[in-house]
Amino acid sequence: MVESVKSGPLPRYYQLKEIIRERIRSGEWSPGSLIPSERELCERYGISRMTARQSITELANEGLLYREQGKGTYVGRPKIAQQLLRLTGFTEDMRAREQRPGAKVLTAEMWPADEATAERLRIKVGQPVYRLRRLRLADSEPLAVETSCISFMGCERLLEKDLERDSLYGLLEIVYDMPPMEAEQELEADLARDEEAGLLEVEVGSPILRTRRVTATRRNQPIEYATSIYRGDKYRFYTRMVRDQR
Amino acid sequence: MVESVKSGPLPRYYQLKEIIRERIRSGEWSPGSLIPSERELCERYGISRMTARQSITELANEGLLYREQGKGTYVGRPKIAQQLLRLTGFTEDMRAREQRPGAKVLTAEMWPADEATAERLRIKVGQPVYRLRRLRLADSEPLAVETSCISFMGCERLLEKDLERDSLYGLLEIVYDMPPMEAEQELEADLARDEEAGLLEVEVGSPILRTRRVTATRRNQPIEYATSIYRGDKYRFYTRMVRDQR
DNA sequence: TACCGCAACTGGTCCAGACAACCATACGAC
DNA sequence: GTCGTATGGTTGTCTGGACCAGTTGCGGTA
Repeated sequence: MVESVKSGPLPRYYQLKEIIRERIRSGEWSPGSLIPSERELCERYGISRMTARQSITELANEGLLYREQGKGTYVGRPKIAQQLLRLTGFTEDMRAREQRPGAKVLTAEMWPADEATAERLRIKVGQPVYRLRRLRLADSEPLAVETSCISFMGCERLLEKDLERDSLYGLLEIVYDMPPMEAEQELEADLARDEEAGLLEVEVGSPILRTRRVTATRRNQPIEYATSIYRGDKYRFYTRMVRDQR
Repeated sequence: MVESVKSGPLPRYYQLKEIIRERIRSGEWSPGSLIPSERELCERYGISRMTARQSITELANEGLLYREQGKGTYVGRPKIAQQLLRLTGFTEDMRAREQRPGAKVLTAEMWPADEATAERLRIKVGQPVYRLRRLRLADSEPLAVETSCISFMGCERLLEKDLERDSLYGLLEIVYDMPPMEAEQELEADLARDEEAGLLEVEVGSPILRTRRVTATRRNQPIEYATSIYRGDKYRFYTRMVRDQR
């Protein structure tokens, strides 16, 4: 059985990406092994070399493949960060870690933006934003406290939603067609204060990871400013860094 | 004055990248503004559209530009993470933060790899690696304790180097031609223990950020496994995440 | 045997052009 | 005035070549 790459709603380079991904997932092409050369791939799937190169380039940027000039293209060794580096909300993050996500809504309201929030969302101080504060659970245990401020035309409709059951990022993407596309995040180590310690069920003074995140949708429009704290003993953050090319 | 793009040792797409970078750095093209269309750029610099597209695509991946189909390509808003996300050693990291880096060597020795180190560097347990433990300073104040284990053919020559003055990553790149190309890192919040607290000049039980990093050079060959602790009150980690395309 | 150079591969760069998808605007019909 | 449509701009996808640069193995030569 040979998959083939056809013209249609999905671009050819994307179809080839999926085929390569599947070969790797299935183990047919194992980590460290050489994949077919670019010229071989174009011939096999009836596409031009530039198109095949686009597929390989994007997968290499994701860390799934790496190239060596003069030798060939290899399957990368699996990275812990690979599944955890993508921009996701808490729900997807927990699933990638093979834990069961949960949420308890602490507050959900329209709330006048303070200075820090207004600056990051590029709105005026005092403009109402949808503010959601949730205790986040992993396998039914408290893991984090997450405070999201959302600002877009009609965001007050979020008040009607059940955010204990639904994923905020899922709603944004599917219901409101404002998919989170990019985020900038900062992390620092801190100690749990009184109220935070109570919610996370740890002692006051326990280590916590504090994060601040600005999330943008298409057109580089910021829609969310989220601050979270994570239990230091139960959460690790993974990342991958690359050197500038050339 | 018009820069021009010529054939030569540097590829044309790279020359155009640098020209665009310079336009942005100088403020000639300001954040949020539209840059010339792809067709205009190829004509102006005498290159083909595919080549111009490669320049723009790479700059967009770095977050410096963003595209909107049907409208054009825009200059991205400056991101804190932009300068801090690249794979760098402590020295470069501090310079990007506009702080003066410093180092005090605690130990520098050949050391038999323990299990965790051997697995990450893909060598045998007990194989000697160059192990460097340094107190890292920012503006002459203690900021971090960094322990690097380096493994490559001839790494024992590092014993002769002065690692209080020189940057480890600088040496690896320039002297040994093994530039760090990619790293995978994990971060967690913890509390300073006895010895650590003393070195960092903080109280026992103060918050610290603990990191573990595996650094690879070309050919995806791991060369460094580094564990560090940073003072929680003086160090923030910045990162940027993007949604999968399509 | 030891070395060198060539040939046959690999990925890296580049071209000129084509059509599709999408977006803004202007213009006409209703 | 409002709604569709035409139009000319943008980026997105794709072709089928071309040559360059790095790697490897093979065969011939010293």
